[in-house]
Amino acid sequence: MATIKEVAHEAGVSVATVSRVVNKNGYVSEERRVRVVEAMRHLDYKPSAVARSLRRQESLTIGVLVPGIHQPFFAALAFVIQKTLFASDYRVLMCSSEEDASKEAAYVDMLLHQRVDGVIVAPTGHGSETIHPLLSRMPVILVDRDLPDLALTRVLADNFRGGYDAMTHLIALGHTRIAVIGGPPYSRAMEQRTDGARRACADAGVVLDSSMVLMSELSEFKMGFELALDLLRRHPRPTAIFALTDVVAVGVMHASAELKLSLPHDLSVIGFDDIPLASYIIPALTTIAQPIERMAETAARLLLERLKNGVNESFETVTLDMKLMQRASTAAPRGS
Amino acid sequence: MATIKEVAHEAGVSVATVSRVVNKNGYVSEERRVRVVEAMRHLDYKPSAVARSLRRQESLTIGVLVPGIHQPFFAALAFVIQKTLFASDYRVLMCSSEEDASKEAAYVDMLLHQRVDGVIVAPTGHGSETIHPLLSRMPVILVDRDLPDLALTRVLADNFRGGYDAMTHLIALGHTRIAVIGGPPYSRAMEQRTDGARRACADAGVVLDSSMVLMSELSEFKMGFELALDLLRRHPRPTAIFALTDVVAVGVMHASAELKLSLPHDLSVIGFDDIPLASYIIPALTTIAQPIERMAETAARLLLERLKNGVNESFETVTLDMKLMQRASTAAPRGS
DNA sequence: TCACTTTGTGGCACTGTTTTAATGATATTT
DNA sequence: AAATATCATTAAAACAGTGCCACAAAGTGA
Repeated sequence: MATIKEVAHEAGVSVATVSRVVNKNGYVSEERRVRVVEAMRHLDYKPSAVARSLRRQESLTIGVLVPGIHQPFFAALAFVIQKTLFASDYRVLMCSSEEDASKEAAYVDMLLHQRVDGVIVAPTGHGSETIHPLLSRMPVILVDRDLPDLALTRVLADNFRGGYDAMTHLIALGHTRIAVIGGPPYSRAMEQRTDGARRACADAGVVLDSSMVLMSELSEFKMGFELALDLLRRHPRPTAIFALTDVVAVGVMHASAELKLSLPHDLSVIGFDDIPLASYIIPALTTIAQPIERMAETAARLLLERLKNGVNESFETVTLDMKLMQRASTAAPRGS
Repeated sequence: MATIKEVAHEAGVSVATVSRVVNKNGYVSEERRVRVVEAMRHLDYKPSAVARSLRRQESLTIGVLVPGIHQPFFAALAFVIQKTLFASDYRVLMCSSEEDASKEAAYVDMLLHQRVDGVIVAPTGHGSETIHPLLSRMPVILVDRDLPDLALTRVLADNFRGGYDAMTHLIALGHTRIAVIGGPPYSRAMEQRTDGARRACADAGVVLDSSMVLMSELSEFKMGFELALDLLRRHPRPTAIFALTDVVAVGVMHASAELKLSLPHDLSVIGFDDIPLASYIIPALTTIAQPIERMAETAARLLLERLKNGVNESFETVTLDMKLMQRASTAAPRGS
């Protein structure tokens, strides 16, 4: 591939002049500028981002580290982040740790080697040591899952409130035998949703038996299916299930179909996230909508600000609101 | 961040020796090796991938360009590619063109600037000019959607056969008023599935009216929903719909629920891809399974081979088989 | 002992770009 | 006319590594 030197030679100028033309800074006469542009076109010159990164000591690359890119929530989040950063001329190295702390650590190490300019991380939640090496070297924005012991800027959803609202919705419909399932358990987001649900029960005087709160290692269809099957075979069975993610909720719906239960009359299901599928599955899933786009854009914007203004010592926490999306998967329990 | 020079100074050796230790090549006495390793640990040294890339003239980065990363099929494909390449020490720059040829071209340009070592591309299908600039400069592997006019290595699924099998399945159940919907129309994969379906009809003596073949610009829930609504309001309405992707099939299922049709008795639906959701949605979706993992791994492996052996002029085409997954969304038409 | 190989180490050129300092030319002010 | 800006350009020094070459010491075989 053509280098700046070849372009300079072709145009009969110095490399410095070509550099100035490429970067549109400094002084260069119109006549030479045209000659250079012509030479670049002729040689099909593309400036090397790697040489530029080395010289400028910035890679215009940022790392995005999520616990599972095939989870619709993180897929959507990561995609919007990528899109927002790309619009500001940043590349993204996408890393999915698969809920595995050692993979997370391996990706952090890789990002350090790559000399990324910053990182947006939704951590697994297995402790904060894995992402610690990043903090002293570059701006880091935390999203979705909190790690309370870290000093950095966060963008979080109000998970406690979301959990509270979900449970309150079920209670208001008349449910009293309610189960909560989801995971992974070390996710602070899941924990807060569960805490919110517990508080809602306490406030309403409803008993939330601890045998009705089940956590799975992953948030997948299969987990929701298996946990729900277990719950729905009990006597008496719960009349409502709060699934901590929409994906788990879909698994629950599958389990209830397997047992020939009809939704929402035999069982109410409420999810969490509001992924696109939620409004297309049948019955349409009542869920707590996370502001995924706003979370992603906010995280990207905060990172860009830090990159522009240099590392600032004042950290902030942005907390975004959730919204109940009432659809067809929840109703009053049969016989009430 | 510490440089190799600082490490060399700390260990009291030359940078060449440090380099040899880092890359485990050349001769280094055990005594010095230990001193160097100790200095690296002490200074928390991470070799700069960017400096190394510049000097070695290879970035260990490869571009993955898909038409839509939020489509479950491409998400799964891209993820397995990334995973496979990461295991061979390659980083991935993930690019989603959103079915937009100009974005595709912009990403290609970006990948050229980044000096990626190779690209795996599932093109939009809007002509081959956009990816043409890559061909002369690096190995490129094409997946999923063919561009027949290009000389390169391809990994394709047997879409014609898949379409043929899907339609044959519906015909064997006794359906004669069958519709085909999906998209985007410029995707050669979709075209081939449709052609396969047409051939199956011809072979079986079933008439596939062209008014029953509807293409949408995107493959999303919404498109399936809207097209199906249109079809199902006709008189007489089709008794079966072949959705060219599972995502579209979910939209079809939503539309049939909207019209209070019961699946599979009032309407049979068959999809294509076999995304994880297909077996969890209710009724479980009969579909043509694409070997997503094998496609991804094959593409990654072929690229790695080309990177290792230098650019070979002999291109190959790998075609993978599909498999009918018979589930609960298809049955004989009512009254037959 | 000589010729040759193996082992161990440092020096330096090189990768493609940006940027600083230096220099010259031209225009503007004293 | 001299001093001073302003404009235009180039040479050269980074940036952080790699890898070739030279050289030295030590080992090997005849």
